[in-house]
Amino acid sequence: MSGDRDQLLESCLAAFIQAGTLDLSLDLLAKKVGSSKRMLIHYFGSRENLEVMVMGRLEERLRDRFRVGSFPAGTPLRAVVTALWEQTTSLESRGVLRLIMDVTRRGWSGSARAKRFYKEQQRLWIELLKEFQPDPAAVEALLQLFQGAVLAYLVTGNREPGRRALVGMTKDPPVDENIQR
Amino acid sequence: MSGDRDQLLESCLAAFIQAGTLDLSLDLLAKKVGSSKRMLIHYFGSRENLEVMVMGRLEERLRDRFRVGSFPAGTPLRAVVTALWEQTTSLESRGVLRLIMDVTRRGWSGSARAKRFYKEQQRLWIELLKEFQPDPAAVEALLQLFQGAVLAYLVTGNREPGRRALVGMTKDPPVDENIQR
DNA sequence: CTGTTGATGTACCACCTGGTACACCGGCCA
DNA sequence: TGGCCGGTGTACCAGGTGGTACATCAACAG
Repeated sequence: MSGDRDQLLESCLAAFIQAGTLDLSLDLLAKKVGSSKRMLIHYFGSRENLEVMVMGRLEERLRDRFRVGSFPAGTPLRAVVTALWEQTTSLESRGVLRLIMDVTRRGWSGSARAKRFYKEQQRLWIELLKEFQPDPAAVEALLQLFQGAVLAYLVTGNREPGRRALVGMTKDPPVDENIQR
Repeated sequence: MSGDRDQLLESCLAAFIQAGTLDLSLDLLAKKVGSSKRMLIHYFGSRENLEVMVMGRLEERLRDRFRVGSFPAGTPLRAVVTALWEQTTSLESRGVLRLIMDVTRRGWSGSARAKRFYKEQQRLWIELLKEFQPDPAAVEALLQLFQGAVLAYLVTGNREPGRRALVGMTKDPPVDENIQR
């Protein structure tokens, strides 16, 4: 039955999130989820496959969390962005954030799967932000700033510089204050 | 004699740069630099110490490369930033860039040494940029954008989005009357 | 009842990791 | 000459890695 496997997958994702990285040995992972390396291999075939499935599950979860419609239409861009910032840098999100950055690193280290993950995240955010900022170039820039801010936050633990920069960038709608959707 | 050690350290740094990460086993590293694990331990005492020394050496090298005075006073901010971007994302710099990001990751994974490295890099860039952008908040934001752009560039290999965003952020000098800080 | 099937534990494997023990060798000093 | 001393190779170690072989056990089908 695949229910067992599904539940196990969920536990694994939770363990990876808690660890903030995919670099967790099967033995350790098994201990964390109350199973055994034997069973992990049994259900997922190989470590690589397990990683792929975990990434997929994480992708789903993020897709649910950041789907278009999370914010009411007409919300000012600044409010959307600061809300996203608060949520992203909340203490409970630190694990997911680190895990995502870990996958991102695998992306620039060559993993095709990880690259796809990254691109999908980008797409998701663009999809979300373009509802509140019609200028694609501005969205693109905002996204990069957000990523840089996350990076700085992760290392320093300080949310303020990121917030300041994001607020600064969304201060005035660059051309007109009329937001239509 | 410490000359041997110094030369070996240089070779190690080169190997780490080529690998784009510090996660290189002593055996592999030894092969790359034409030595042996035995000798690496002999000269550096332990792997950890070797890593620390490599980080130090990398820090020195970056300090030389990005010291204040790299650009003539009065250069427009946009020119400075785009020049830095071209240089940073050039193909030859990819290894260093990845290595730096690897160290950064160690920073957010808890390594105190790596955190210091990150902060020193920040300081360096602030020192450099504040000559061309007197507003500290703007420098802070610019730096975060730069980091995010680097991240996106590393994963996608595309330099253009980063360049566009950086140019956009340095478009009109904020001395204009319509932007108040 | 018997046979098959899937879940599970234990023991094991080869390989890689940082690091060490020890022997050897060449050059330098007395 | 002799002896010491730093550089070096080889073999080795314990611990960890992903993964497998095999046996066991329960449930379910015939």
